[in-house]
Amino acid sequence: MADTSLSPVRVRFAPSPTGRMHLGSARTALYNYLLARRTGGQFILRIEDTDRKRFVPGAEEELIDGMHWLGIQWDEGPDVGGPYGPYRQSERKEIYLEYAHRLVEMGHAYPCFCSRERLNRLRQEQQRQKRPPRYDGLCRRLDPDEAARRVAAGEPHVIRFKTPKEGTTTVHDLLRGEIVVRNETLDDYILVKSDGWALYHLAAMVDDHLMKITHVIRGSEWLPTFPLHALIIRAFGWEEPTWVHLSVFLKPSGKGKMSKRDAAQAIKDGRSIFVTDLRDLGYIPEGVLNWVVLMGWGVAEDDVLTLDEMVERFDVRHLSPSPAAINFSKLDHFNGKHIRRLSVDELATRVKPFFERAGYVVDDDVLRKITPLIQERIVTLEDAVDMAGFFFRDEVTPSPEELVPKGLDAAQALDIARRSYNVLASLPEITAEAAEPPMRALVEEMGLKARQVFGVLRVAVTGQRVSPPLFESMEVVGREKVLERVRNAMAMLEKMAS
RNA sequence: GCCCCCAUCGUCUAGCGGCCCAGGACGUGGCCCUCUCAAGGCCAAAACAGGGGUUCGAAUCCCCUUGGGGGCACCA
Repeated sequence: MADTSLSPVRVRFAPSPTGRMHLGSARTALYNYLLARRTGGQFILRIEDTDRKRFVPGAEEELIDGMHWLGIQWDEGPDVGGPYGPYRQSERKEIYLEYAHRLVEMGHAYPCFCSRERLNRLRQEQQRQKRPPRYDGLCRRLDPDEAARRVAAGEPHVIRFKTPKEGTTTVHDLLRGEIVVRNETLDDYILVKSDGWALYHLAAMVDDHLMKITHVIRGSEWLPTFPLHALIIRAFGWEEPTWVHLSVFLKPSGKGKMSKRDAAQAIKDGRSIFVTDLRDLGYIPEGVLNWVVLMGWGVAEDDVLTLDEMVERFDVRHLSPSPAAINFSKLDHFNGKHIRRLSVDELATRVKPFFERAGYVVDDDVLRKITPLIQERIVTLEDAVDMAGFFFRDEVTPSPEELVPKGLDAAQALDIARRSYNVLASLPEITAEAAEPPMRALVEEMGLKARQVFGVLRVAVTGQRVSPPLFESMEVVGREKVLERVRNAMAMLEKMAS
């Protein structure tokens, strides 16, 4: 196969604003974006909102927020415009109608006057007989002139595609090769509803043609109607785009695709499949992108990638057609990797809102100092709050039990605290460099383990058993507060020891 | 029920007829480093669903079985 990957493509991401933006959408958008960038083509955002009944307020905003946050930029779209607009299907109703009529004139479509009641009855009967539910073609057999008269008279109707009844239709998917279906298995799908709005099957094909889309990368839920789409395009005599049908995401267990309930369960577990949730949870776009891009695309080695590196290495032909189970622990891994790749300043500015959201007043100077301390020990930005929130508190409240290291008693802990206090108080300034050597000497002198002595201090100064490195932490906290906190700990230990 | 798609370690995947008694990553276990927690380094266990073909040779091509997934709306 010739390497067509470098000729510029025009691709689109065409979500319908009917719900929240989830991983599947993010990945579809990303793959489209990568192909566009890879080939120097254009990436178009098109909103498919022809079904006003399913309109969800705020869905489009969330989608755009999510895309912006991920850093997936589009060249043409409802907000930025472009030469092939409008990019919102609700603004293109007349266009679809015109093309639908053209299909009717060409004999590839016909008006259907059947009521929903009749259709429901038909379907029920077919299901009862365990036959595939399909339109029986009653109106297809109508005389075209009579049908036109009834339409002109204002009789309610839909427009159906006149699917060939014999032979087969062969379509080609880049990842799956040829797909051949018998035409008898296809239905006379509705193209335009009785309210005059086009359905996806017509609207998307018309838009893709008008917007000069060369490659359609979409979810595999479109596979069953893929032949229909090709038939529609062929009926118009248009050139078909290259089709790429992606796999679906399965729930973490690998058993079945993500359902609403699974999505809710993930949120309970502190995870989510929704991109704005991931953002609020403290995941960073680099991590999410890296995670998502690898679910359905394999890189042999060096799989920690930036968006630019993805563009460099992306090849549509190597996408995987098989379903992929969502694996959240891998998200943690990539997020941590990318957090560690951030510059200290960058990480500081990203982590700041999380401290503020937790109610802390953030001193930028302190923030700048603690960032390198937490960088390699947080998986999400939110983790920083638990790990380093104490830096922004005036007081720290260790639990008495935690003040006593395993294997020692309160009296011994008190002894450690007192002697540590003397060492630290003797220093004019508590820096990591100045404090560590004498403290190590104390450990030696007392014949204890470093972990025991430092453990008491850690809990006293940070209020936590787990913290950033002790001496660096004390340096940031500052001499006065360190001494004060050790004194407090001593008081607590005195009570316990007596 | 009918139609369509998919099938390599638990998971995501590399592999596109010989380089593979199958490579990487996550996770898991062990070791090292170590003031906690991490990070990092090293090591280990772990897969070609089954059966037929084609071929000198198959994880790679074909068929069947099994398993999984998707779809069957005046939703997208």
